[in-house]
Amino acid sequence: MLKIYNSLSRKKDNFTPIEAGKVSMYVCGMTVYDFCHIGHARVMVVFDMVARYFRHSGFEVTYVRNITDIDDKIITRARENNESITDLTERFIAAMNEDSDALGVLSPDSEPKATLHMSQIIEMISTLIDKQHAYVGNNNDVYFDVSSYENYGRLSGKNTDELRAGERVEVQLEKHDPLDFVLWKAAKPGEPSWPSPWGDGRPGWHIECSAMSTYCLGNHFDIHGGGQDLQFPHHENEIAQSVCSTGEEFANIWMHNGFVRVDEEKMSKSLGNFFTVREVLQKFQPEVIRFFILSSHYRSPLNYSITNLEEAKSALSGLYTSLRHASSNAVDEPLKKYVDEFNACMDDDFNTPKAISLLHELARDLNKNSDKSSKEAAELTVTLRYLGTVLGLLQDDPQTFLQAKSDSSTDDLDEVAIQNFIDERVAAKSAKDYEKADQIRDHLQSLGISLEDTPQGTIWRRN
RNA sequence: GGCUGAGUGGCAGAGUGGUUAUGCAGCGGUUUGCAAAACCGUGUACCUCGGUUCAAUUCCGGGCUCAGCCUCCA
Repeated sequence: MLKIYNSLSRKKDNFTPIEAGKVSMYVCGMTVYDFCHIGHARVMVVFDMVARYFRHSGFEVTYVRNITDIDDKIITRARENNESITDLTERFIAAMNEDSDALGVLSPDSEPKATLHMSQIIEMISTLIDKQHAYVGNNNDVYFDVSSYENYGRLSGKNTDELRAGERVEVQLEKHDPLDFVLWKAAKPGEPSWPSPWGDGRPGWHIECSAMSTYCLGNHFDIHGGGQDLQFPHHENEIAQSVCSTGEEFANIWMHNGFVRVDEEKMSKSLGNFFTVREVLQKFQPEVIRFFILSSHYRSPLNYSITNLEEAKSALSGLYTSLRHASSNAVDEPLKKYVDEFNACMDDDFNTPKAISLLHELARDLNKNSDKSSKEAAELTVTLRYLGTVLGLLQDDPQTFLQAKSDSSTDDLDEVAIQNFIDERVAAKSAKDYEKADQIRDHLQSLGISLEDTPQGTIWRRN
């Protein structure tokens, strides 16, 4: 039985889908005004893993991850860059897709953009006004009336009195209550706008997600996810908007992934301590980043550092090393024993670190098989690869992975050049000229290329 | 100040009321022309103080420290 930690209940809940055999999941995606950083990568990879595991478990999954393509930051950035909003957002959507492809993140089933759902957004706001959960301010902004929803604060564990007491945002006179939040912003000169019953304007951020999730998945769906920082106010506001407009329940389970940290501090744009995905890809293979992300639990903080990525690289290389020689011929099914154990790990709130430890055990069992052509070796290989697939790992050819160049590679040799050195060394070895053979090996080693003499011949890898 | 969550061996990171996590690094061995890779062996780890218990790192309470949210943020 799959258990998922539900931010709403603050405990691991048994997962019972609304419709048997199906899962509907909405995740708050990116606001596209800059390159994705490792924190964004974590959201993409974590929920990709969740979707993959659901599919592996036999569910029919509908995974929606939205794109916020209209927002204050986008407007500001476009103005700074002196480019159109569409040019800016298109550029960063393309960049985001490159990053997510590199990280082995499968495309969600749907990636709605806010600007293409204005009619749903306006309709939802109208409903909220009709039901007296929202009001139009003197400035023609539309606000949600927080006092009209009694469960406000349930998700974030806050109560409205405390929120008012701790109010740190400057009070806007148009609001009835400082906690009220904007649903529709009246257009300011030079800003993009859409027509609405309250005049030209654009939607607030929170309503976009309510409208798009409802449009894509219906009023009531299984899982809503996103980064921990969205729990309040974004997700709290989404619940208020959706429940008040539809009169139905919203998401059953709320999943929040932990932050990526740098030096014990949250990685964020505002702190300026972020590393973009493409920046890190200069130095590490994409799968190393994915492995790094999955090697800690999705709710734990994840400390970004070169040392930790290097460790992830070593660990992942170990798994690939075990896959090098064994064949997978004549075996179709992964070994049930390992699959069951793997499922038990993942059923416990997606415990990927524990699942990965099982992968290491499989690799060790595989390495113990001296006969690489044995049926057992083939079974273990198939199982390791299969379980890797569920996590989006170990899909590369082992030699390709182990020989890949990276920023830290110091050689500029191609495969032919390396093979020539190896041939030369093999010849020296057969002539028992070990001094020369060692010289060649040391030379390659100094360039970051390691040789291994195996029964199948000499093979190489980049460190 | 309010509300969350966390403190595990050199590092990373799971987990558990009494028994080996796992990985990286280290050390010893097997193997190898020598290496590498691999395998085997190797660590008196659970912030602190009380409490519950036959037994607590694990449960409860206090304290200390750290992080996050309360403002845009994945």
